[in-house]
Amino acid sequence: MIDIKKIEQDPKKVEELLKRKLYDVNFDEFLTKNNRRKELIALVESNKAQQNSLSKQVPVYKKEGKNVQEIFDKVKQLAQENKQNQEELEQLEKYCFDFLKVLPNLPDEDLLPGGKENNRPIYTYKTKPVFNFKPKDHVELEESLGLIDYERAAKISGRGTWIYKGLGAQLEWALINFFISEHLKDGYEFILPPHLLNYESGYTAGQFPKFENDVFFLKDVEPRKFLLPTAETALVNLYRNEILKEEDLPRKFFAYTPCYRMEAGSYRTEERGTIRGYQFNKVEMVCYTKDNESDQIFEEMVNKAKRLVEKLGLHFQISKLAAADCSASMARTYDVEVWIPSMGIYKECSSVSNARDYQARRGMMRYKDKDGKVHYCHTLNGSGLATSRLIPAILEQNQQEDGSVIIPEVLRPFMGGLEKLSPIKK
RNA sequence: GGAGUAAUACCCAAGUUGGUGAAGGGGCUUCCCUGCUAAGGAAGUAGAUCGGGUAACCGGUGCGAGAGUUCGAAUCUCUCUUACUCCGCCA
Repeated sequence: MIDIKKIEQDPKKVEELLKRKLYDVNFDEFLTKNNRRKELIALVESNKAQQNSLSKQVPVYKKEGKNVQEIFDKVKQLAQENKQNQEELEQLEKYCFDFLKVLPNLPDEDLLPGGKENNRPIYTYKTKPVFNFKPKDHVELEESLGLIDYERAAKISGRGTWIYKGLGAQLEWALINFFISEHLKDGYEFILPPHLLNYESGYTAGQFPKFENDVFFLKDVEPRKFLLPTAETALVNLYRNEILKEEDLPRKFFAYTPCYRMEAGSYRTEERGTIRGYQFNKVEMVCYTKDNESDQIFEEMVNKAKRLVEKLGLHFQISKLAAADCSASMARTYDVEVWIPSMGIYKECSSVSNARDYQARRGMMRYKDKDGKVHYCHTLNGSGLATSRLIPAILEQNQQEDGSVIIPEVLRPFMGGLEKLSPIKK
């Protein structure tokens, strides 16, 4: 939620910033209604104050033997007079709230405006691998090495899914365990959250109401529940409606969960294999910070994501996203993108974002400073990391002429010391 | 899934509608006494949110959430949520 005061103070500035996110909005009507809303609050409340003070006279009147009916009538009359204003106020509150809750977050001022085309790589690790043989693509390798079974996944579930099997499952699990051990070393707290969340959680994260169609809702369950599209949705709700102490911040968490996504209509032929699916595994970091230290934690999280991919020895880049490519809730986002040789592009395997106070306002996540003043927290999230694009990158970047694949050293302790994946006989 | 009980401030807890912004206790803070691995005494300790004001302050809401009855609700009614107990069912 954008701070309404920012809109009241400088609506043109907010309009301009949102335009950088390619979001067109004009606040004229909103501001008119918002002014009327405030006017009505004053009217309705002063009427209520009169009613209250009259009601307080009742026991006094009774004690003095005066006629109480007089007060009843007056209060009733005041209530009657208040009714119309109250109704108008309710409508305006709904209008203003509905208006505000769909607005995306303001982008940081240093971001380039516009979409993807204005993303800028700011860091590159290693160079594109060169093969002196004809390299296979990730789907071929997964099949020849016997790591993933797409056909049986289609049978038991449907398209857009896969089965990790044997060493494939071990490799997947090794990645997850490697990430977990690194986050533990950095002092992040491990969380295994429920995968089924309530509507408020989706609202606070900023996924709802706009992106209700992107997640799986449970049918016929009341109150509504959905499968989390990322562990961020769970973690960023941990402190919903709470007030933390200043000294408790920053709080740093990570969670492993599968991520469940509709990915409606997004199937393209180049996104084969595990590049995009209805369910993928991800370890996610989320931090809660004071409102003046989120930039510092953002750097920390980007570095953590960066270090993980570096330790895997993969060629990748980090991109600073343009305003409109950051997701709706976020003020800034850096993507860590790993090189997939067969696709000839870099694919996101981590996305680190600073939501500033946007989610904290939606979910009333606050902290009290030493003077007793209450502030909104800042929330940040970042993948650390998603596996479903790392395995293609590892397989393709590390493949050898004989069809085998070298396992990154950091994963070997989690795979019983295995150094290499070899083709299976058909 | 069924039945019952409950939900009050940092914690425990009183409170079936009239001066209750909510008794009491613990804890915490400050002070006093005691010359001591203790104990005693005094005072203070709702917060949050919204509107108005430069501000001290004023007003609305507020006792799990929402709606209702009433001049007035923590207190009555309804719906929901959560916790506990019992029963059933069961990977």
